[in-house]
Amino acid sequence: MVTTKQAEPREPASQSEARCQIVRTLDIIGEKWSLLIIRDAFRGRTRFSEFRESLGAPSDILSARLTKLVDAGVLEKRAYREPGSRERSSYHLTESGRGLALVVGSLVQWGDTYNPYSGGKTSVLVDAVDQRPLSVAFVDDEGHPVATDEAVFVPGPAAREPWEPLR
Amino acid sequence: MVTTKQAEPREPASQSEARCQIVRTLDIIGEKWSLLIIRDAFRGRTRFSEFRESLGAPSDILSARLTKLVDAGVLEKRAYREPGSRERSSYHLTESGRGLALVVGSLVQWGDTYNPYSGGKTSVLVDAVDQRPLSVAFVDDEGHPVATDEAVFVPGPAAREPWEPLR
DNA sequence: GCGTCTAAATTGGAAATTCCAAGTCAGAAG
DNA sequence: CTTCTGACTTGGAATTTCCAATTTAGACGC
Repeated sequence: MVTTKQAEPREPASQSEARCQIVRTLDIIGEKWSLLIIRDAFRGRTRFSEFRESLGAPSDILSARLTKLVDAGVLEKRAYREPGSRERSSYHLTESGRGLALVVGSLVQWGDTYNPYSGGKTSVLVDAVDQRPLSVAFVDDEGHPVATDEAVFVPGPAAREPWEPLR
Repeated sequence: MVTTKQAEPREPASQSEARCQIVRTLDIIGEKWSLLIIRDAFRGRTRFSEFRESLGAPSDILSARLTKLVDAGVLEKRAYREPGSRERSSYHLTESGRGLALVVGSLVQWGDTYNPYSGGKTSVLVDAVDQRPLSVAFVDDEGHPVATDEAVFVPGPAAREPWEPLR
């Protein structure tokens, strides 16, 4: 039970309305285990027990994270029934969740590039159709790749104070 | 004080040797505040006091994170001297740290796409040369963009067990 | 010397989060 | 009605984060 705070209207798990996109995003996927759950979801895992075994995360935390990701619209809860068993829940990436492929992909790519594991890669990104290797990159509005060091973050309309773009 | 462990040869802060690239990456940038420090670094902030004021993070945590990011090779510690002041430290993205632009960019893009803030974007990604807007995307080995839902993660050589690629 | 100033930490203790082991719940099978 | 099993809860310990107060180390004036 989640300690029913007295008073406190409490919307249905409202997301943070932080100005910064990164803060809002990390409020959803930034806690311990969340991104690993999502990684596992991209590997086709869907059940509580699969996540539990693969991650080794505490079951109460896993439960809380799955609920949070469902509330945030990243995962979707479905029912399944194994023959001879009662109905249970499974968790599937939503459209929004599949959108995190770029986040997961860039984390994987950074790890491969700057902190490679001597034994090789556990996970490789390929085209679903022809299996050719893919990478994550910046592209301009015409779909042409742009070198990483040519991209800069500049203040948008919601910025409270300007900053000097790096480089 | 950081409890000087007796003995313990101590390599230069050995990273986790986890098989999974995401685990290795999150071991470096997955703790609270780390990615926001890096975001700020991309906004040109370099000093302890700048990070402190901009983030509102506790100073002990900020100190610990900066040290960890320096040890991990993401940030680099430099000395600067304000006229009439003693020498102090500033923190700058290394090559490895600048490589995190894709991670930060994909987090920003996901926030914009799936959890937009009513007031607009705080941060926009543009080409440093001609200021045209950029996005983060999957590209094949010839530099052609590939639709997000066409990318899948498949087991690499270091995978301990195979999995069904999603979709 | 001595006291003051300031940015960058460090420290002690409270609060929140995570971990772990054990327990509950709900249907299915016997 | 007893057992089994996957999906959670629960209580309490361990760890991490938070907060306020303090320390540190040079620069400055005296």
